[in-house]
Amino acid sequence: MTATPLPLAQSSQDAQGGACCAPIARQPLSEGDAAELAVLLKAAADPVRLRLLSMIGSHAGGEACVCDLTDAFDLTAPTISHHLKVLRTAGLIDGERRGTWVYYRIIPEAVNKLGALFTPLSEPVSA
Amino acid sequence: MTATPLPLAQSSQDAQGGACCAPIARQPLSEGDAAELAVLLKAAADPVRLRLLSMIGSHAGGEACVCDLTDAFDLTAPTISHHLKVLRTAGLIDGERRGTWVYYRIIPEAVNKLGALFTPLSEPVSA
DNA sequence: CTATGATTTAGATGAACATCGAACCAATAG
DNA sequence: CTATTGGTTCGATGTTCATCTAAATCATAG
Repeated sequence: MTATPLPLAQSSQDAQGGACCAPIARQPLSEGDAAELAVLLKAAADPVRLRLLSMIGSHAGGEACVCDLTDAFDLTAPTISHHLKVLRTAGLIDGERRGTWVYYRIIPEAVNKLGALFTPLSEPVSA
Repeated sequence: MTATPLPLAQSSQDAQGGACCAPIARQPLSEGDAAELAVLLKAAADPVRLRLLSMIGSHAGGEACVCDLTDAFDLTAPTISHHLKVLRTAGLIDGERRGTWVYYRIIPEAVNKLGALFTPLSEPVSA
């Protein structure tokens, strides 16, 4: 970050819950949007976190207890907890303690942002 | 990589050009699929590379010359070249030299894999 | 041959990251 | 209150990464 003094860089038609930006092949991403999306992607770009994400998202009721997640990996509990925190900090999941256990669920809006980003244009700009 | 000797881990219904896996909330990702997708995501999870990707994909004709890309960043040529190589190695873009200049274009199949991964289920599993 | 566009290599540096063990907090069960 | 079990936080460690400078390489055009 060399303190680039760009004046505009409006964050597309973001409404804090919708798709942040146009599909990647529609128009160049602004510097700000790219930074914002990179945070989301960096959180998802790990094999363990990807599996955690899909285990949580595909679990019955849309949520999963940490106790269900830990056993599927050859990692210590602190490491799993760390990965969950990365996902939570990025805004991809949300956690809630209910009694003894902590349950996590996916935040669909965040996943939608990524889905919309990589959605190909239906019309391939001729050729 | 501690040489995990997993025996099965079949790569879903991948056909080397289609969507690798089911959406993230449909079923748990296999260890192999997660690793494969993490490579793709890690390549995309950088502000500079995201912008490169969208600049290439949204450029007229579906391809962009490196000379068009370099000026948009405050980075040296080797650094841009490095980022392009990361994207190319991951299979997200493909480059071709025509005369003096090198042109890059997006590989749609790779982008589609990510799009399909983050596509939400149409039916939100009740609630 | 020379100049331009682009990639590569090598080395260096500072930041970010994945992982672990140990300590710590929260809630339930005796 | 005192275990015990479930999770998180806290350092520490070794690795990966982005970026630069500098130089070398390669391809093409003139």
